Amino acid sequence: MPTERTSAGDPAQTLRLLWRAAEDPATPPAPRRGPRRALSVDAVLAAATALADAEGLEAVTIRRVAQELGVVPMSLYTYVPGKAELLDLMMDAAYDAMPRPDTAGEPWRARVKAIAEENRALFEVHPWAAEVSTARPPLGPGLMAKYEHELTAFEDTGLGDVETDDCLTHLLGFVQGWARSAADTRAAQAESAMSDRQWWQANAPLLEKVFDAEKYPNAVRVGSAAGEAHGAAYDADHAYEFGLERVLDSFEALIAGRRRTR
Amino acid sequence: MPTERTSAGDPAQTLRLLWRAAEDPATPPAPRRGPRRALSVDAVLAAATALADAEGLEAVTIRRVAQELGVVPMSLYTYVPGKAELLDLMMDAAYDAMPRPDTAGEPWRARVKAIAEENRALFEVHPWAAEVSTARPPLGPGLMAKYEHELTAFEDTGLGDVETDDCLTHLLGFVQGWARSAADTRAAQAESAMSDRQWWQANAPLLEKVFDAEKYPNAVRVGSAAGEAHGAAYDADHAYEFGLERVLDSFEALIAGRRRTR
DNA sequence: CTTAATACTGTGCGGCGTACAGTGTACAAG
DNA sequence: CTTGTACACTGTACGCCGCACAGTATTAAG
Repeated sequence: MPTERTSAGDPAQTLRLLWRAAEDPATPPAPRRGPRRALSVDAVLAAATALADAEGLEAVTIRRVAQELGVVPMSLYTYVPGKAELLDLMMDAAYDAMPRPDTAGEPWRARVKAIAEENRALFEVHPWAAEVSTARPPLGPGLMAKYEHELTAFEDTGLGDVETDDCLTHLLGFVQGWARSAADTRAAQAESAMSDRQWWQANAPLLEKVFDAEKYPNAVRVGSAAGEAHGAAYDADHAYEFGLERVLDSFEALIAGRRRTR
Repeated sequence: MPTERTSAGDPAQTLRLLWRAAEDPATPPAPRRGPRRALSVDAVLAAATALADAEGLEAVTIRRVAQELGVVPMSLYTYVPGKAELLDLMMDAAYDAMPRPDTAGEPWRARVKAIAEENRALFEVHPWAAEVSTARPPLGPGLMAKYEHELTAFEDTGLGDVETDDCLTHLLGFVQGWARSAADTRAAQAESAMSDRQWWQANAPLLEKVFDAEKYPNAVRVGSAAGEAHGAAYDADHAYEFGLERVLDSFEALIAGRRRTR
């Protein structure tokens, strides 16, 4: 599995699990034979998420989650069909838990910016979520509530439904891409036990021989200027702020264009 | 290894390998004792890249590359210190092989758009490259040539060095993020043997119960509008064109602002 | 009490990167 | 021409992974 991906499991089972809390209360669960269940889907989900938060997504193995729950690995398969479905549950639960402050009345730019901030916060609380591809999203209550909420930020912009979806996709793509870069930078630092600054300094002697200012004049000039400006080759906070302003500016141009031709 | 990452190996060894072709010709390689080398770094690199192109990055294992070369796995370690260093070589070689057409004389927007297209082409030739995090880039001749080339697209925009680097980072982040989404969508289709359209249709009966237009009015309306417009929930080509125009528009606004305050 | 459904457990498969300890080869020194 | 040594190359082994499968224990239904 090169990249973790949602909706990689059996769709029917996944949907049943995702919407398990919304089951018809008129049909109480039939009494089951066999031993009492020692755990629950939510317990497995909580343990897996806690593990991912603390040690990253690669620590979330069936064996390890079972260990956290004091249970033998294969037991988990009575709660969850497999690892793919567990990941869907984790993502949808994370979406569901996101705060959705009401920004009605504020101008669209502030509302859209708030959406970006909420997603940034998601990736700060659950850094592992940034690594998960949601090309096919987990179609659970969390995603639906999130999508519904985020769309309202584009109300009264004059954009059509399709353009609104395009803009939201673009915005969320930016935030997730940024979160991945930021997480990768942190991970590289942790693994090499070297900060970005230290790493560049450690490599400096070797690089000097190779970063020929005659051969690469722009690269050497711009690279060192950027490095000095941020104190590192890549400053995540700066990249976020710069990128978000660019995204918002581009929406502004789009909205202005639509209003003009309306 | 959750995400593949460049520059995860020993920096000194990595740099020596990356710049191996640029070694001082005044010091010819000392004659070596022992058996003649059956392969070469470039042969290993070529085999690994061919494998990644054909079967994806997760097919690139030491065992498998060795098998392709008709050699036992451990032999590769005499050419390359480990898998991390091999990945750096692959990325830098891919950068090095990118065409760098001269767009001097064209307006900046066309030049910057060409940079995006070149990177899109990179990810089409080597889809695996999109999965690789370059938070710490492979500091080889390929990256240097690419960076130098890409910076020239921003000449005469009036942007400062730091802003130019910010813009380039933002642009490349967009293209790579898009390439990942596109690749993930393709991978999901291949793995489930279901197109996006088929997948949504297969899930439709279950989704109808759950996509409550009263509870999620905007989501249901916008989601179905977007789905109908593109014939799928996610249309990669459309997302690329829409996103690229947004990125270029935002650069236009930034450049106009800088010119005004200059 | 018997039957059957369910929960849980133990073992095993084929894969991964690579540490480590060999073995065989070819050049340099004597 | 012999010997020492640097080097290329090989085989084995370790601890991980998801999970298929077969078996056992527990409970409720008939």
